[in-house]
Amino acid sequence: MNLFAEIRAGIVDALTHLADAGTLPQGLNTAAVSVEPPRDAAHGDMATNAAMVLSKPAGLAPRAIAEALAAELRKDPRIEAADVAGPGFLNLRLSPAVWQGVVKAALTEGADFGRSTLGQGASVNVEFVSANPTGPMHVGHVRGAVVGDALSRLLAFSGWKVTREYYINDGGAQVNVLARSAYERYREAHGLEPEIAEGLYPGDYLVPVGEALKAKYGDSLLDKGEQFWLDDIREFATEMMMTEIRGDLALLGVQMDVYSSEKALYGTGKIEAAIEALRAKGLIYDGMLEPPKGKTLEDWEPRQQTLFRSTAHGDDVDRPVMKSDGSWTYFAPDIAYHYDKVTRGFDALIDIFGADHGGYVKRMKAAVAALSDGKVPLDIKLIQLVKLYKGGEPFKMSKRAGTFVTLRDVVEQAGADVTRFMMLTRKNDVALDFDFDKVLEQSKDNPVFYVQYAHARVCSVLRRAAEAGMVFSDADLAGADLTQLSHEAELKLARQIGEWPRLVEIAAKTNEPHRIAFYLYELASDFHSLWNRGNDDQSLRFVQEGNVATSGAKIALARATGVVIAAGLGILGVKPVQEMR
RNA sequence: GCACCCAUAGCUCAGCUGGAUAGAGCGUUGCCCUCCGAAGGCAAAGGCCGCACGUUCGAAUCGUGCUGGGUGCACCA
Repeated sequence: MNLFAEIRAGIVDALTHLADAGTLPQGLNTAAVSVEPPRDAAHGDMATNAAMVLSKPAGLAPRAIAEALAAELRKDPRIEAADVAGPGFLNLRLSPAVWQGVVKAALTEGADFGRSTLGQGASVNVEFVSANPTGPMHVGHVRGAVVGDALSRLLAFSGWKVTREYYINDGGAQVNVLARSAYERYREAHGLEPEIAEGLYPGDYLVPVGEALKAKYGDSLLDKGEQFWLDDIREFATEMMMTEIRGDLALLGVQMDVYSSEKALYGTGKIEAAIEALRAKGLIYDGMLEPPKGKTLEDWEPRQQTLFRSTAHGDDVDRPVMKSDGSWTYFAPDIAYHYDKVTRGFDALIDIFGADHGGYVKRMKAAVAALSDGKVPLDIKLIQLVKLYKGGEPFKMSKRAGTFVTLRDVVEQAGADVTRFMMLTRKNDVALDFDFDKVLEQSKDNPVFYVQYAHARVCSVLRRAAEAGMVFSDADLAGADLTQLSHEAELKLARQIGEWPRLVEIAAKTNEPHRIAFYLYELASDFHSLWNRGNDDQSLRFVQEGNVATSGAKIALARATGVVIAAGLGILGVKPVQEMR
């Protein structure tokens, strides 16, 4: 249930009544009417702009509409007060019974509270991580993995049918480099000095690959030319790297539904088919590109290439799909891959890319727009860098030595839950600082701790009640006499709970899971605030010794908070804790 | 030179896809708590929302043009 949507429906009804009564003209378009929490809580619980947006089409002064609407709305038992303010705002104060109903709804719906049908069962494909299969995942991949996974959970919670997908870049030159690097480690496994030439991957994560190659091939590949082993070793090493990557993802709690291979597109005619599909639309031609201006290219020479007319769909220049030697550019299999996603019938596509792929967005969107005739929207989220710190100091890593901070390092030091939450405390297109010491700090300025602490306190309330001889199930609490929740501080928390379904919808509409993390911090803050007031005012404590009825109502509020925190953390992929340790 | 992203309190950042007097945490200042439901609490100060036009009843939010920072810019993936 989304309270805001329900009240909005009531307002639209009231407007219809006014039109029937002749106060308003018939057939007004109410699409622009919104119901939102006012910025200042003193104005009431909800505010609507109905009078202002309808003023012009109705040909009436906003305040006149607002007055009439207010009178109509006061007949609604849910609405305790309706006041016109400012240029024509209509401020609504809802009856406590409404907020008490929110608490009850949270308890009866449990983990499903806030679940919406926004997606209407449409299918969406979320492609994320897609790290090159040339080594273990490092910090740079963590944020994309977490955002992609949380977004997937958010959309699933909002009524979408979600497929999580990983695109394996196993078709390009970098996997040949991987093969050559692995070959040196294979020689090393035989006691030979590895020759890690410039441009090869120096990381010692390939040592086990060399060992495994020795176990499989013995010494049969030693002193053989590349043509004898390149394909086999590439296959073998890529497979091992993907196994490693899957393990890394599992550490973070990320589970993919589909792994798609770039290599598998070659030789199947899929790339050709995708390009032909574009050609049929007149979007493929042979031509030459202008050199980029303002950037001096020493070795620029005009080349005849096969180009995709991406400018027809909003790109700045047309893009090559084929090199001058007749082989495909990276873009070509990528087009084929997205074509594949479109033909698999997804209603929407989402790509999570690193920020360094910013220049790639327009051409990819152009390709999908062209291939789907504009029917399948593609949203691309660029994930900005994570800067590592330790105790306030930048955390250095040496690329030269081939040592870098891996995903495994991060998860082992900070834990998967903390890592996930922290990665969602910024919107995706802003850089994020991650301090290994700070994220483990137990204080208010650590949002993970603060939210978990609130959940633990809720659990503690239930434990204490049990010690006092009061054992409540969620059903008991939902059936409690919630009219006892009448104190302003309690209703404030209930209001925040009531915002949860709306917040979920906004986050899902904008594909922004970080909003969940911010909401949880606010909810935790309101809960802690109420808890603290119990220090001064005994009547605000959740457990009222010897008074089962009152305790039941107050504990219902606490438990409802816990339900929402657990649901929110669930979307972030974080496990709520029962107690702090 | 072009494209994309960012610019909000001293610092780190939210800000509901156009709403009212722009919020939070940290820091600062003052008060409270010192076997308590306090790994703290309450409150205050602190803002030309980078700049300038424009659209609108109404702009931090949308548009245009600037300024400053980041990223990417022909056969690299």
